[in-house]
Amino acid sequence: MEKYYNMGVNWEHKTSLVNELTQGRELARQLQMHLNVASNSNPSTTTQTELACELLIQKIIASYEKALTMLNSSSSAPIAVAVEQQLQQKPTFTVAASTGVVTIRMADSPPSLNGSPRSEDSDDHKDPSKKRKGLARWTKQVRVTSGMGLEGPLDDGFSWRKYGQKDILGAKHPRGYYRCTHRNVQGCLATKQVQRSDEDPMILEITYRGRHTCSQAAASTTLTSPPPRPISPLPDQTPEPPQINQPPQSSQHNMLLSLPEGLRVITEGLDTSQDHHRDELFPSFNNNDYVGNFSPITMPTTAASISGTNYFSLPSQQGFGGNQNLQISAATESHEIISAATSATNSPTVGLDFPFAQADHQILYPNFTFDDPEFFP
DNA sequence: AGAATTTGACCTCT
DNA sequence: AGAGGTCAAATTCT
Repeated sequence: MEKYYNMGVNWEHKTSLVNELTQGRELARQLQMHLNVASNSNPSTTTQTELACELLIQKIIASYEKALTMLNSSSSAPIAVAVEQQLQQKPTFTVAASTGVVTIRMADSPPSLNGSPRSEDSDDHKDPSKKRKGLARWTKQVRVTSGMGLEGPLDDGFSWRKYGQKDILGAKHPRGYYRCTHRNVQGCLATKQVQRSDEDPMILEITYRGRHTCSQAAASTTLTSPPPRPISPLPDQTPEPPQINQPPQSSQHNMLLSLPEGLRVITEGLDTSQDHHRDELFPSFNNNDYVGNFSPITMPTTAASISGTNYFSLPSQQGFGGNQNLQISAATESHEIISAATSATNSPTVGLDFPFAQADHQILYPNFTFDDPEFFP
């Protein structure tokens, strides 16, 4: 039994704590869903109060998550491990931003829970660098609208260096591989892949892996982390130039703030039923004017369990160049990724590495935690 | 000159 | 053997 004591905490006691926290979290999620539903029905009329409520809920959930994470991390007890698995499954998010609309799809790839074998594993395996095991991965699809005046490379607030490009089987466009510029100096293992969609050349699929551990990340986190910016004017050949180094503070900060106006994140399909943290992952910010267009999100197969929808919108400034209204919807299924990552199961728990989180975590979800220092300090 | 990108080779996994 | 991912020399850019 002693083995089950952790840091002086009794294993059973811990189990109770975990259960309580989990319950509290779920209740908060339910509340959030209700709120979302309401907002959903009237997106355009989202009030400040609703926003405030949303924010508070996000914080509450984040607190639960943090507490659970702390418990789990500090324990070696079996139960803690189980919970941890749930909580820490690495999620994969797919965000599709399109011309004004950003659709985010989230997927999870938890190795442990479902047994979703290896889609994700495969990634890890492929990664000879081997250190990437466990690295969170999320993908977003960004569609660039011709109208968007974004000229410039996509800037997500971090400095990326391209280290490779590959033609992918079945894909019309090559995939670009980028790693954090500070990798050598600071050992930051964050990487991302950018690939233009076959179906719609205007859509860029960006997959992030790992969190930034570099100073830039720290700065961004502290200040506000920059959300990956989905916009790229670019053409087909090179997926996209994600780089841009900027002083974390200024530009990154702005970026955050500069999320497209009317940025709205709709989470759907993210199951809440159990441990899914999707909610947490997708902060919802709402600001007024967004247009209320939400794109109906298709429910993915996996999303069967999905029940809620969340909206987030960030206040935006104009940093985006435009008038874009980005809508972000998160659904549990992203096929590509999901299939790969989450295919199996049921409980996609989201870990929390979510690009957006970076941007707002500070504002919206202060306590997202998990493994991403970058996003969740 | 130094940094970033390009691109073919190499590695790992299926 | 093929595919995806990374390495690293060569090349280009700033």
